[in-house]
Amino acid sequence: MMSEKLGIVVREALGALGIEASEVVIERPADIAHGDYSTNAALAYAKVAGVSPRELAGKLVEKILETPSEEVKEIEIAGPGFINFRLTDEIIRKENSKEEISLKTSYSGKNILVEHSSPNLFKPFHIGHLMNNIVGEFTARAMQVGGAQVTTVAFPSDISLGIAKAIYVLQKDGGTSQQMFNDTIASGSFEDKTKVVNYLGECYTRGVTLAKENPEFESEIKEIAKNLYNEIESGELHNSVGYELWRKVQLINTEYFDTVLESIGSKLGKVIFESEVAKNGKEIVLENTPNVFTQSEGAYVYVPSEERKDLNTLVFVNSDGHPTYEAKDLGLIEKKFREYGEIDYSLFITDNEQTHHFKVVLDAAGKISEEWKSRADRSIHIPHGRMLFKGQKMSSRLGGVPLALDVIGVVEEEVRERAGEKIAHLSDEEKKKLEREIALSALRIAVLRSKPGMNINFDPESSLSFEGDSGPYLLYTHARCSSLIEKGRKRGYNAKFKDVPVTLLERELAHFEIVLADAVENIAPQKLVTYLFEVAQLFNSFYAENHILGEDKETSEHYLAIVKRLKEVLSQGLWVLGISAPDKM
RNA sequence: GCCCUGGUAGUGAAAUGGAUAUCACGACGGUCUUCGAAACCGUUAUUCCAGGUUCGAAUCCUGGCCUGGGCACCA
Repeated sequence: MMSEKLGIVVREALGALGIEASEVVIERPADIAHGDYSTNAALAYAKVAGVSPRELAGKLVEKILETPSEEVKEIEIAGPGFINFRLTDEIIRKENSKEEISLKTSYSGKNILVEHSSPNLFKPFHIGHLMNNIVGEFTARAMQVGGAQVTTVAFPSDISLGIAKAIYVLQKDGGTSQQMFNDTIASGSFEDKTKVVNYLGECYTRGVTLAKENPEFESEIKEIAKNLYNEIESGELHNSVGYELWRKVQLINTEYFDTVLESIGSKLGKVIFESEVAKNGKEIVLENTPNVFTQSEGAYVYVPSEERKDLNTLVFVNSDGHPTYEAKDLGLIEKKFREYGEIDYSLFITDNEQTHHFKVVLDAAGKISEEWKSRADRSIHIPHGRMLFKGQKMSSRLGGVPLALDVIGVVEEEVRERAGEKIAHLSDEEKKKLEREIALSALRIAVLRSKPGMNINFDPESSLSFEGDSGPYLLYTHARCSSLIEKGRKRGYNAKFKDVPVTLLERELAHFEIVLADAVENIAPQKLVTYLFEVAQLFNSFYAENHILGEDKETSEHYLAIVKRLKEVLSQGLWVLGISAPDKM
């Protein structure tokens, strides 16, 4: 990559002046008008050199110019002592003619596990899951374009005291639920499954309330939990009513979950159920007591060291002898590194309220052994924030915890209102597909334009998500490009860069790879999103002022080459963000 | 109380310690007989407070104030 070459050039120039530079920063200038790349080396090393930054910059430029370069057209000293490089037009055009992107990142050639979108088998897919999926899908795709071998994993919650409470309610409801489940399994329709899962969510809430208000049910609920753990862990099925219900729920919800994911343009490779790692997690804890874990009040806990003020004691195995979430996560780590080959990194995306939990779990894991220390070091938690709603329509339509598909539905309604006659000619099926794509682009961009981990405010009514910095804006620009290329083709124009001075837009477009690499390396979707807005805006201004398809074939073909490049940058960039870009909208 | 986040125009956000702190929404005023007006052009207003480190601070350090989250048998 160009930035690396320049880095070497600058370091050598510093060396020639007797300055040993460990690291030289080559960056994109804040303003592209300053040049294609710049370095602050003169500012950074002025003190060592004992001269003013501008003076050092002058000397550096002199040194650099001693070796002629085919790639650099101009070198300028600017501001307090920045050195700006402007590349030759040929290099820019060459960069913009690239068909394939190949990024060099620290993930290249690595084997990476990305866990995200994990459902709870007794809860419908809600807004938190959607948020998780948006960040998770980006992370997985980023690793993939970054050159990694990626395996995506879901880790559904299917066993816990909370679930035992829900099963308790299911049992109380008796025959109706049994009948409902059987009918659903027989029919296989998504509508039926959705009904069941919504009902399960209700049972979960009811169970939690019931247990809270009626402590006398506690022993019965604990009995269910105990049986479930026993039956699932031992593999010896006693065919209790609870287990039978549980099996059916697992079947129905797993299929429901796959369909929901597919409908939001996502997919997961593997599934590891919580129940699969419970037993193992517990054993790990017991085997490492008392060297890592300690017994306290009938439970097995981890007490972090005094220096770690940010951590505190958590229960890993409770006094009933059941592994908590903490122990199950140990089991999960073990399973991931044992069964998924040579894992270089294991990334997992969750709500940011779990940040503390994972810190403690990883700290504990690191204490078990050398091998575990290495596993903990390669396990990286990526937290995401919450999605908050502002508009009235949202709050009235979506009470309590909003379901993902309901949220998308509300956004689709807004899309329909805005699209109006533009999509009237499409078939109902095409309309539905397009509305979904546009709605998802709005949601995904609304989330990914901010740093992961931040809460985001989403307001489909105030047009915040449809105009300006929005998903539909990028889709619109992409569709505009597609339309131009198609029209150009009909006229017999071929996209081809001509030997004319390159514009700022072309210079920006040439930076796609370096921006993408940066966004991938740092798992920073907002950097990519910001860049896509920049190039789209530059193009839309250009479009308003220039006629792309004019009488002059040479000019039109050159403009079309720019359009083609922009279309590729947009569609590739959007893909990484989990968004598909239609040719028409 | 302790710990972890975050505090940037009226609103939502961006900015490896760097150049005049970007972008959008909103508001106001313009642009469709011409390639897609979900677009474009113009006007508008800001780094929580007090110190410190640095050639240079929204960014790092210290102390306040405020938001959100977490703090042993839930996940």
